[in-house]
Amino acid sequence: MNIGEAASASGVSAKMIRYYEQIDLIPPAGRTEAGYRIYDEDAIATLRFIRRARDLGFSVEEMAALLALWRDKNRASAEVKRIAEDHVADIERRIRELQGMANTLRHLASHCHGDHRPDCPILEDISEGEAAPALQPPSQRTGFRRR
Amino acid sequence: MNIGEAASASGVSAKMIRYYEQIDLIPPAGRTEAGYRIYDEDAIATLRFIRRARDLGFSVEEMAALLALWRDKNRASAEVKRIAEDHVADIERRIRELQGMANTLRHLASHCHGDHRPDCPILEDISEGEAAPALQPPSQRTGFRRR
DNA sequence: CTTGACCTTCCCATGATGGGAAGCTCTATC
DNA sequence: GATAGAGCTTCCCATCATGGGAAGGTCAAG
Repeated sequence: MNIGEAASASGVSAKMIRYYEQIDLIPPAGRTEAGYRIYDEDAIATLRFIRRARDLGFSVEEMAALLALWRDKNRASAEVKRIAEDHVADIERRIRELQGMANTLRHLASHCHGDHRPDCPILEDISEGEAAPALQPPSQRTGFRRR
Repeated sequence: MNIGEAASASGVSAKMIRYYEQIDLIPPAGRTEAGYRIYDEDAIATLRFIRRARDLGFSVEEMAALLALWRDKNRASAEVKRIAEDHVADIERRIRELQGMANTLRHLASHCHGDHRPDCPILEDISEGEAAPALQPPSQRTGFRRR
């Protein structure tokens, strides 16, 4: 199996397979005489494991730890569980952050009439910040242009 | 006000102030004869607006749009509301993604006894993926090393 | 033998942020 | 006035995971 077949069999792009090899997440693939990478079933299984872990939001570093544990038949399941639970806690923290933002924005948007009139509580609030007094927008132009 | 004072007055780091200037999110600051950037109250107000928007998770591109609307006294509030609501929808989508991950991982972890024994449903599931048959971990070593 | 699909390496870009070096400037103290 | 140290300038590099693309070699089908 060459890298393209390995990519479609595993769901990991060829680009990423080379990258994972480069950062030593996976061992260097064997090569044909012409220099093409070749992959066997073991390698595909590893790539599928990586893809699934990535879909669950694990970082490359966490995937490295999980891979090492996966290969270690004598691992203690406690360590795997700890990694998973740490990751869950991390995800939950990010969810709370996002929920805070969404709640604030929903609240602001609900007070914005959303028509052609110019007054808008959303901008007024953003210019105020958490506790600072209201600020007037500067007269300056920002000069922002898309590049 | 020089850049350090502007940074502490606005909560945006000096590094980021220079960056925002470089990408044309804010106009080039005035300079002293020696080349130091100088900021007036209008500029500080803009930086505070940016910091608040950033805290609400707006991207630089969205901040550019909000800034333009903030400065435009004749803006229609509908446009601001649309940007805010799009952003809320985006945040909600990310929350759902994270919740899916967290649910899967919590489910897996709850079935892992988490002791010194090696069998672990978490790794078994990750190696299976969504619908593929269970895979055996490869005998290969991955060669992963921290760098 | 040609064509087109695929492979290789190498470089660059993303978004938002920080680190740090080399060199200039300002301010307070001696 | 000299000197020290804090603060400013620009420039380059790194992050994390991913993709784009160029230049050039290889393989398989016709």
